[in-house]
Amino acid sequence: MARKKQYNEEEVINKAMRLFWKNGYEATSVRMLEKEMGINQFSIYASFKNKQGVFLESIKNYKKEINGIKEILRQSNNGVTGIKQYFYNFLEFSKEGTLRKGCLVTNSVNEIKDDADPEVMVELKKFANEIRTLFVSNLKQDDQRKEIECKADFLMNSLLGLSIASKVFDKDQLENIIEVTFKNL
Amino acid sequence: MARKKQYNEEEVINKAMRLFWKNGYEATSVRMLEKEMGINQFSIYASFKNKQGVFLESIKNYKKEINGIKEILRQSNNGVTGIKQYFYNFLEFSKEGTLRKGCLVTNSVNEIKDDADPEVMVELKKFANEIRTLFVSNLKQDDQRKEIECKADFLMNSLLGLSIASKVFDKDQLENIIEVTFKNL
DNA sequence: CATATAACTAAGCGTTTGCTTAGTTTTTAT
DNA sequence: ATAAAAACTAAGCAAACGCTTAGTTATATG
Repeated sequence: MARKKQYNEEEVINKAMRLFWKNGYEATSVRMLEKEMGINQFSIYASFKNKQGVFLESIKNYKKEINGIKEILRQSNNGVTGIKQYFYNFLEFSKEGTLRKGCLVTNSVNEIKDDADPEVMVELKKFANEIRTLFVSNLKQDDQRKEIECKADFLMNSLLGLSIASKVFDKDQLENIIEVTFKNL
Repeated sequence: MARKKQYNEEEVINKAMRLFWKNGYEATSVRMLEKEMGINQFSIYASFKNKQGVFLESIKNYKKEINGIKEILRQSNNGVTGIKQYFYNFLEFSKEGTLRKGCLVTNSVNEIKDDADPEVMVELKKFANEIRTLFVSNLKQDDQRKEIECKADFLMNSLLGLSIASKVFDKDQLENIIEVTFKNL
């Protein structure tokens, strides 16, 4: 009864996601999205309601992309070693050629203000919690004491730091950071 | 021969700095600066050339503010303990009431893109380096081995993480993070 | 007191922002 | 074939952006 969409929503969202990842939310304009996604503004708003909607779907898409290394962590049963591997995997994951873009979720948490779409905030916090839960679960493989929660917070902090550090420090420094982080854990 | 400025440049820059600290660079408009600084746009441009100029001076002003706790670190001679104290001091410093704003410099590094004013970039990197140097100097008080540089990078990473974590985690978690960070250092 | 000059006010410049709307094209069901 | 509906194009909306300019007010010096 009607015309077919001439684009695949997941495909164009993936392109939007990469743009948000590189530039942040505010610095990515709808005109830039239009160009990168290869569709007209009308189609953007028809498919995703507004810019926040594109961003929300971008975060969901990011989660799908990072799910690969997350799954490796989930299936690991070697405790802290598995977490350490996740750190290295994240560094690789966050690279685009020589450019390091950090973590889209972390970057967004850092940028977003109080007036942000609550749906976006929920999605961001949910992601951070999922990673933390995996940390706790892996830590339990080595250690039964209650300081596990502290260690999980410590590791989350290291990972947040790494997201920024990876934009500024060089490869050797980043590896040193990971090594020292896990030396006495 | 001419009229006197009716505002103190350092005073109005301090107000601008607090706005940038809270909102980030992009999300702070010149109209907002105008209102917060209490002076007309003309005066802003006359005194600081452009928005980047206001930002540059804001960073310098931030450095002056943080110099208090930086000086405590410089004058400490108790090695890692002094660094740990700096972490706690930073948390207190970055608080405005109940709101935690992170570190203006870290936030900016995270936000700024490649097209940023090089003068600003220089100022940001210089600050990070100064802190790192103090870390190295304090680490030497405990430890003469060459792994000091690794530890300094590790501590910088923890501090970067803390800048973001302080916006998301609660007080107990933040203290746990600091304690675990320094437990085996 | 007069004048030169810097500091002020307020209006507005051109551009970009997120988003909408009017009109056209394509597709499917009758 | 025709009509209905969704997907498209392109133009344009009001508001906000960084920044400038024309005109007025205040003040230190001759």
